[in-house]
Amino acid sequence: MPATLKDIAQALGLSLATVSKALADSPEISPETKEKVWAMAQALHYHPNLVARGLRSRRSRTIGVIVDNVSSEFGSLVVAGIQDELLRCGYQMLLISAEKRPEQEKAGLAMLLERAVDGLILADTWHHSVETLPSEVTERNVPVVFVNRRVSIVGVDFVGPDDYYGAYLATEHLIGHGHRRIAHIAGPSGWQATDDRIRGYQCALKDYGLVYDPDLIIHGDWDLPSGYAAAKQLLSRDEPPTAIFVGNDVMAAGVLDAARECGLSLPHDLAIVGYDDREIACFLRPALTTVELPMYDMGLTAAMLLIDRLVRSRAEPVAVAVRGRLVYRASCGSHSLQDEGYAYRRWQARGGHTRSQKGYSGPVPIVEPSLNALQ
Amino acid sequence: MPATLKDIAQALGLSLATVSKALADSPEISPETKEKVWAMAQALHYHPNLVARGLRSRRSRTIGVIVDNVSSEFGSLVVAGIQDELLRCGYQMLLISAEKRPEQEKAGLAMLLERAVDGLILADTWHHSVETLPSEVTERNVPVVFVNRRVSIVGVDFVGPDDYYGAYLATEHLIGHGHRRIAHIAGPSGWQATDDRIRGYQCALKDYGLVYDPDLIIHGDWDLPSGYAAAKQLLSRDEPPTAIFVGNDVMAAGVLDAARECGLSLPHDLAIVGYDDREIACFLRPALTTVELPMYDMGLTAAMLLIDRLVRSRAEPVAVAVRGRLVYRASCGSHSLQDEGYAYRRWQARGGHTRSQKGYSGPVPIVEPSLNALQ
DNA sequence: CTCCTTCCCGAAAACGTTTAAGTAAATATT
DNA sequence: AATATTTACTTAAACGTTTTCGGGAAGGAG
Repeated sequence: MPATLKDIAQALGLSLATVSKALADSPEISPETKEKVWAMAQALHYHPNLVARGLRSRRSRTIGVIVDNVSSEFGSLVVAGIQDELLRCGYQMLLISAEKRPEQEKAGLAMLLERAVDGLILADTWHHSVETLPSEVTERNVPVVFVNRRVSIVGVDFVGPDDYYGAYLATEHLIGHGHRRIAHIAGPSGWQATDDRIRGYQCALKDYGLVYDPDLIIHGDWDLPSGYAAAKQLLSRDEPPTAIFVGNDVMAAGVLDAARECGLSLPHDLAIVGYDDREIACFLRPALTTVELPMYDMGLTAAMLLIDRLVRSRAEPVAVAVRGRLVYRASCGSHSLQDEGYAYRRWQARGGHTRSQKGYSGPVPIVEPSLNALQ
Repeated sequence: MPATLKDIAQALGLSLATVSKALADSPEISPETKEKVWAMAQALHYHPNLVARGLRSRRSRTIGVIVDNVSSEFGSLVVAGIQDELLRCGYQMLLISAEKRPEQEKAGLAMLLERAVDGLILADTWHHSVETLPSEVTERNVPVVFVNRRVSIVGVDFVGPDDYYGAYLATEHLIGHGHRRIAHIAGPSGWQATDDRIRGYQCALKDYGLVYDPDLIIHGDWDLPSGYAAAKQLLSRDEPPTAIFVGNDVMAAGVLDAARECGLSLPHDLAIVGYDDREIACFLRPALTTVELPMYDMGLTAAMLLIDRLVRSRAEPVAVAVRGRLVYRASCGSHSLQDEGYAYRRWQARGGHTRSQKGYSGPVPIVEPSLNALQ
């Protein structure tokens, strides 16, 4: 049985309240008494019981996190970002992986509330009801931050990627390499990411005076075979593109398969830029130039927003778009090929995925963050 | 403010104790009263305050998990396995990612204990003191399970992979394809995994009557360039191997680079088996036949062992070795190449990584689990 | 009619903490 | 010198449960 306040109080002949206040460094306790209490706490290896403290103070300093899938590259990175920021601020994380099951999502939410979490981060989830939060969470008024899934619930914060910006970067990069006929293999329609990336692509074309040919956009389903099929179709045309901006890295892998099958030499005959900066991008040959989807930073930002609400009790909701950078590898031709085998080592050296604390400095309400920044 | 037991009691004119016992379905409450209490609890949206319950009952039904790195493929899979089993048993998970920082590991452990976790799972971590657990955890006697990092602490459970078995599987598979000269690119010496995989490789050679040539083992450092260099060396010999069992998938990617550079046609000129079944194995060309490192199952098993201790208060420690299976892809030649682009889709279809509840049925003390099973 | 069970239920303590309110002595103010 | 304020501490209530103990009522046995 670990030491409690009572043990310290008895050992020193003081009252419980005095010890409690001394440990909290309250001004109404004399310096000498504080010293004695601190010394005794040290001697008895006292550690506060956060359960009891949470019961009394009604603040548990734990945050509930529901993520769609911890074991995915995206989910785990969001979690890593959240945890780093929470730990820095003395909070801890109760984690639930919903595994795309709405009922587990709902049950998990209830369990987190029963554990009296101070706040909630819902990452890439919340499939069952987009319109409303359960009454339990609203009436307890625990703050909520949504990550990567825009919802139309009033009063909650949102953190998402700036896909518009990222797609602009990718397309601009291809244009800068002299390409004039650039195709885009997009995600399935109906996705925010698909739309934003198409818009960024179109905007870059326009800004550099290239004509936008709707036939150069083909929709895939984010999966490898769809990228393969789309590339096959593009490359079999009379006037095939010289470059393809692919909506994600997995489809880009399919594009590489198709290009290889067509006997094309990459990146000379065809330049490719992916999206996401998945780990696989370093292992494809040629290694894939791609736009980073800043999942770690998004998690970090979500935690910052939540703690901002908790400690500064900010009221007005904000929406933040986090930007990823373009990661240069061999699939665009700008890099020398000789050291591309070392791409993974470099990827790891910079901490695997980004660990920089960029993209967010204080909560600023942004409605359409990418537009004003780009134009 | 959410409803409490007192609210229910007042609404029904009952005492607090009666309501508490009714909700716990205690036999000393009449069925009629129980019905009324349950109905009222439903009506008032009552949810128990687990913080208060934890304070009183001294059991929080939360498990502390410290993992080396959540954002790695391994770490996130362990976490997923742990969370699935914990959730099934009504437990929740406080997660800390130590990021290879011993001080964060130590601080995190202290924080978890302050939160009165019922048990601890230490996955791939515990770098600072292998010999002893801190006195706080022993004197509170919270059970501990170590995952993937064997420690010489008495009385704690251990879950690890059966690398000996996996390496045997891989080598046996190459032998079955007719290869007689099989090299092994091992991990750095000093690793348990390196030794076990070498021993499995040697054992398979012996069982099938092949001579073991020490020159055919080259040590790498788990990283891509080291696999590349090792393969270059092996392939430049007078009598190069016709197959290589590579100690992990990342080095195997380097082997593929080297083979491509030597103008070899895979898998005809050189067959390759990797280890880990990382996601990248599906994206390499040819897609990599590899042995699964069952991280998800290891996490699942760790949680099972912990809960077994908690609810059945098992005393004697056990060590469990979990086996992964051999995943057949193209790099060994047994598969038709035409559909290898769909490997990722199949990989996802079976749930990404393994989600089967295999490898463990009740805690059985195993000292050297692979030996007796294989022989 | 009394005694003893059995069945339900209530009173109260306990878990470890925080905090509002109270108190006695010391010091400052008029 | 009387009063007001400050200082440093204590008492006690509260947070929402669980659980031990006790007690009243009903019913059966003697």
